[in-house]
Amino acid sequence: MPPKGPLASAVPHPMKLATGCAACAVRDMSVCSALSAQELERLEAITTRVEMEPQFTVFYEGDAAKYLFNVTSGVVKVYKLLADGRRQITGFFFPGDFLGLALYDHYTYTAEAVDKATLCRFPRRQFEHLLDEFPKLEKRLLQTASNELAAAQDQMLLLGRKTAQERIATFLLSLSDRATRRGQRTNVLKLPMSRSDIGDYLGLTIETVSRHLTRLKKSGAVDLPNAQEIRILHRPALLEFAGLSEEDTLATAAGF
Amino acid sequence: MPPKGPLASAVPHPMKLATGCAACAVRDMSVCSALSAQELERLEAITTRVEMEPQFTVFYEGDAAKYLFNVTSGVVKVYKLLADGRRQITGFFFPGDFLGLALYDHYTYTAEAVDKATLCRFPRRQFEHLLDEFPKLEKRLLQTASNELAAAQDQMLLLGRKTAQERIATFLLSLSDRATRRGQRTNVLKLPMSRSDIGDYLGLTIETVSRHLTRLKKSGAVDLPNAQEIRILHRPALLEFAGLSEEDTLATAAGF
DNA sequence: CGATATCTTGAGGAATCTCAATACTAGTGG
DNA sequence: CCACTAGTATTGAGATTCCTCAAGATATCG
Repeated sequence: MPPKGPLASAVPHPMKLATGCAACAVRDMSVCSALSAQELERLEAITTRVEMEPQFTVFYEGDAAKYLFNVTSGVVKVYKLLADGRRQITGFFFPGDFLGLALYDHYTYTAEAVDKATLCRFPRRQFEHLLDEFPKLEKRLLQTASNELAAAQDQMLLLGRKTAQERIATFLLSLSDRATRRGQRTNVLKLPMSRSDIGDYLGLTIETVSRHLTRLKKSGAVDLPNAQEIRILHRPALLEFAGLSEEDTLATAAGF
Repeated sequence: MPPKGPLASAVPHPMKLATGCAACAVRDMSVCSALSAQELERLEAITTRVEMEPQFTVFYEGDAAKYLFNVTSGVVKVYKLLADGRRQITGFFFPGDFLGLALYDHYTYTAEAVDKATLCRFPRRQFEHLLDEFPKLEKRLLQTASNELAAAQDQMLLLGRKTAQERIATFLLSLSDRATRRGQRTNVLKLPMSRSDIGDYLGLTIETVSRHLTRLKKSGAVDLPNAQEIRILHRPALLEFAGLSEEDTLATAAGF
């Protein structure tokens, strides 16, 4: 739960884009999909690819927001801290996800790599100029903000009104759905984040997370071959634990 | 906590705009401020003013999102329900606030008037055409979405990691700050919403809300002349209960 | 002024948290 | 190759906060 701040440089190992946007695997899922090949070159011209080691900080809450990012590989977590160290993770960002909303002069949260991650880094000023130039990009960003807002509202419902068991089942299902959307297999989940991360995302302690995962395992709904892997054995049961119906998750998966 | 759905027509008492946008009291605080007088006429042409009685529903989660709104008077609450009736209020919308984000084909939450409220109603399709036509308006909407997103993240921190006492003190301070931003006196707060609404916003029961309000009163930080009015007697004490410093609230008040 | 809603207060219970011990995993060096 | 260490996860026991259920007080409205 405490910050345990890795004293990382905010943006380590910057290097010029090796492989171009045209060959980008997550292009279709990212804001970049709003641009034509020609327009994309303009974006590429202001892009730096950065690699982050696990637990390195991308930026700190309160820092001047000089850059915006797109995650291309790995997972990034985003959190806010209270003065005494209590932490709330407000989101996990997967390949294709845009990182840097809300658009303010200073970051309103800290972003940290969960595992080894790669990001496309855009200077904010120049990115905003491109927004003026390419209305399609701005529209796409508004859509992205809409998606994040809807996800935030779902998370408020979870944090304010769901039981621990429901929160954990909901979390696993949402990971599964996001994997599906990225075209990955949906029943074998990799959990790159620690129990502590999961707890801080769901508003629970690590012990409660662990206990309820064990319960899910004992019920037969999932299997836990190791701490970082979850196999969904019986999705209907998991939906039941989450207090959801299949339509609920399909709705979320579609994004509206 | 249960829906207790008032079987109201979704949009009662529509009537053509009586007084124009030019004379609108909340214009400067709303998305409309992005438009010139001339442009504003275009918006006005697609606007209908609607009046809502207390507890009437503006729209339901799942409904086709035909309209977007701007609150011009009163307060509107927005919530999501679980299958068994548990409710999470994700926001209160005050005069000047834009209602209808995130932009989807169907509303992702229900909106309901807390007290007598007036709204400007825009047909969504036509409003989106104006977004294309007036990039300034779209930019302003992105800014609005950013503000909502940042507020949502603050609320996740509150719901996931703050104690009941901190939640309630934080809530009162945020009401106070919003009143300040609307140019109202900041120490005498009108609470148009019920204890049940407050509980469902803060992830608590009405009893817990009541008990902790009483505690705040006994501590001398606030006075409660009646259930719908709060006087902040000692702001530093209230900040202490909220676990915040003055900078925290100023930052929120400024919006970044 | 009575009827109904809402709010407050009280007592007991339940879910989650805290603190502590044990188990597991991965990496290190002998 | 195997102990050793450090970090992480699991399991257990007890404490605490908040919730549930119930009664009483207050406010609202016809």
